[in-house]
Amino acid sequence: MPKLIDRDQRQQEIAEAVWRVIQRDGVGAVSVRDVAAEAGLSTGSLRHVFASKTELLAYSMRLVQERVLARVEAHLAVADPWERALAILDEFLPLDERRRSEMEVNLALIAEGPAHPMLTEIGLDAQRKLRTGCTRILAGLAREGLIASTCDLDAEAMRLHALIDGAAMHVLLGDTDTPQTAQRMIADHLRTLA
Amino acid sequence: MPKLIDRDQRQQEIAEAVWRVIQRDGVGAVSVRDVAAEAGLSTGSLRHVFASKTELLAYSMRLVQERVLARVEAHLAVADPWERALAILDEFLPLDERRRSEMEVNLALIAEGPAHPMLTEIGLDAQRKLRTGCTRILAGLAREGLIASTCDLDAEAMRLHALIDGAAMHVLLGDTDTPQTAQRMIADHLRTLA
DNA sequence: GCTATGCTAGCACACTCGTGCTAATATGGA
DNA sequence: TCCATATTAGCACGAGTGTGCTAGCATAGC
Repeated sequence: MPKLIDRDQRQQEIAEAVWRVIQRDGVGAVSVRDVAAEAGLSTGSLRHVFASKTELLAYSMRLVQERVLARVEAHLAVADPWERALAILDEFLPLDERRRSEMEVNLALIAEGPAHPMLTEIGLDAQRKLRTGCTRILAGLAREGLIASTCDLDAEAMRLHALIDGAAMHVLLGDTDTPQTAQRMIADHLRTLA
Repeated sequence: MPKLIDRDQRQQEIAEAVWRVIQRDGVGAVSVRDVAAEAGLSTGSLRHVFASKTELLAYSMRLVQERVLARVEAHLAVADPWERALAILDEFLPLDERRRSEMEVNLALIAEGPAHPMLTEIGLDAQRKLRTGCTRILAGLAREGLIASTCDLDAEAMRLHALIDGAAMHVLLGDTDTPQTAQRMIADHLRTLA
């Protein structure tokens, strides 16, 4: 047998090259050639791992979500329910460079949906997961008596979900909101549910 | 003098062709050739009106915002303050096909920002206007005593703004929320400020 | 050492892109 | 009527696209 590469690691390296290209030049500038060059490979080698551009983009988008999910699961160990809730929600705000780039990539790839329908599917999956995540967070807080148990959990999850994504988008795009004000807004919002 | 066209009308017709292409094939598929064909023109004629693709996209984005702004201003005549507030906010939710397509176009063009920096500028301008709009709406309601006058207007405007854009995005992308549930959520949110 | 094979490099093809440019057309004013 | 010119049509160019394909390389197992 000839040389064997670590396929998973290679895929992740290429996906990270995709992220860099998206951040630097925008998703419209992502080409197989550029991504290969960014990853230090030839297009032939890249295509040995990702047969098509759609596969490449789909994997890149899924990897973002996997990384976020891993960090969220790490926060499940936080003891204090209130701190735990805020720590999890913070993973969906662009509070540092890593989270910011993850969100830029995610938004850019969602916008590319019409050209690669699989991306829409992946984005939708993430959207549904975040919604049920919001529901669970609120249910947990209600169980601990930290928010009013009378409120409509589904409606409040929808509101929290819209608030998170809207705030994240405004921080990404604009100059009016900062990561800190968004973070404070989310915390204040939860407090109003008490 | 030879034949004179109505430049404004021609520009609007072309911009509407851009919208249709974006809706049908995504913003990545927008090419000068396709837009010209969609508008029933040759590329030469189109370039007589829009010298570059950037100009074409910028005008198309601005026209969306102008149309929305015109409808918002029409709602200023609504007598009842509460009804007026809801009517204005409804213009930023994809409640019908027209508003839905306007928002799809707006979101798609924002995502194209890195390739055409002017689009980012235009999107930012709209974002700032909507923010001050939210502030004014809340100030108006507070003046009428319809919401608590104790609340921090700027913070509440930020929250309302995030809520609107987040809800709109979720309706556009997903299958979990409908235009109606988003509309109800916004109204319920305002009621909690009372 | 030899060979089978996973891997790499990169050319080729058919296409599309934005834009510069020219020639033809048609019409309002003199 | 005739001309100046706004408008139209569309070709041409160079660049860039995704993907198919082949030839070579380097190495693990025998």
